Amino acid sequence: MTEKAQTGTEGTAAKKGRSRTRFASRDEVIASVLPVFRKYGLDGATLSVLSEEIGLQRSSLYHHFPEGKEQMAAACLEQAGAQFKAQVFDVLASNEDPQVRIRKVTETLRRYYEDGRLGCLLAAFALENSRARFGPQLDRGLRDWIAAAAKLFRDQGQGEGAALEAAEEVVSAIQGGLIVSLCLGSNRAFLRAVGQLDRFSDR
Amino acid sequence: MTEKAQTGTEGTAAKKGRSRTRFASRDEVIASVLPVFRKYGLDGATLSVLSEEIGLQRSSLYHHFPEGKEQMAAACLEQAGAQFKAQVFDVLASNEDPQVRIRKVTETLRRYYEDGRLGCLLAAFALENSRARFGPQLDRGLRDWIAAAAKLFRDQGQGEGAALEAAEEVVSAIQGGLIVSLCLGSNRAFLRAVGQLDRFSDR
DNA sequence: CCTTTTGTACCGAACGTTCGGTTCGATATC
DNA sequence: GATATCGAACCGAACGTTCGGTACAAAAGG
Repeated sequence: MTEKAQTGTEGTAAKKGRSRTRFASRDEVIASVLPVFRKYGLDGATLSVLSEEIGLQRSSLYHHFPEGKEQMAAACLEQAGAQFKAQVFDVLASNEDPQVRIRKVTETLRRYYEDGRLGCLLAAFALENSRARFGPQLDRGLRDWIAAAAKLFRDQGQGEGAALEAAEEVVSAIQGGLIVSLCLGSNRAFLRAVGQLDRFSDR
Repeated sequence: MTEKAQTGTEGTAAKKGRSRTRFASRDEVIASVLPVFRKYGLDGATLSVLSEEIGLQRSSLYHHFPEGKEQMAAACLEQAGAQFKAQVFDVLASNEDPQVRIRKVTETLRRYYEDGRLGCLLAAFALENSRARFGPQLDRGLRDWIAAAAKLFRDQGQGEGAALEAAEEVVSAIQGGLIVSLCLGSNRAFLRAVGQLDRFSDR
């Protein structure tokens, strides 16, 4: 007996304040799908969950992603990667004043991770099933991030080795801070981790 | 009720051998199930995966966990919690020489996380579906860990606030180091994070 | 000594449900 | 009149779960 009490159809739409009934571009759909994967992981983000969270029927999802769930996940990885490249990696490795880079990136990260309330796609996809499919992309994204941070630290006078080490450390700290903040329901760990970007400033 | 004797982690059952494993005790089964949850997460660790990984039929799992998968996950959280309490938290907060505590815990963590090749149950369960079910247990485990590390740092002369901050930082670092090490396939980030336990030694 | 019983770990085949995926006509919006 | 979305139906596979039955050791009974 399948009793589906589907009385309120607008209950799902009220998610982020935007009661959008129609997606203008494919990128907008991806942007809606991305946080669902970040929140539930690849296995937890079933088509039903995706459908409910972004307020679109399964059939409509296949209008945007004809190849199904794996294409959705791949598109999210791609978009998140492009977003990070433009707003994080390229900024960290730019020629601006290091303090300005740090300020910009800090702000970007706080916004992207919603002050530690929403996890990282890389971490959500670090589990076996998703790493088996997207391992290379995860590796690539993480390496780019670390390399960009290393450039920043080098520009602040650190040696090659120390800069790379500090870069890997700060990226790790952010990942760990996110997990701790998520589990504890406090943004403290996450904010402190992001603050480690500023470790070499003359305070 | 089942009183947890918890006399160490002896006899970790054959894992990869695909042998006719006959489990002697319930704890042995849990010890075999635990790494599967750590590797695949709650959603990824399907009954089929669990069955294959530990070499036991799905139905046989129900002999040990009549209440099903949720009971398996709960038992793993409980056993991992007890294991950490005995081998990590209680050691960190003991009255031994801090350097000895650090050495012992470092060794335990390296063994438990298999030098960064096997993730943390807390992190694997940080995704929405599992946090919805086991949020309080995750919160508890993380808080106990941080509190124990804070005790160590206080015993090393740090003030109350600084010790707590450093404790949250080192636990975050380990969690993040695990993710980075898993994704990059290198134990470097994990080992460096564990090394942060030794941050206040007078070298 | 041999048989029978009992207890426990485990198996294999199902059960009903949900999964990811597909199709299509109707409806709404630009 | 495109394009986007809906709603409903459908599929085979995988899901978590149940249950009758098997293998084998220790205990009980003759």
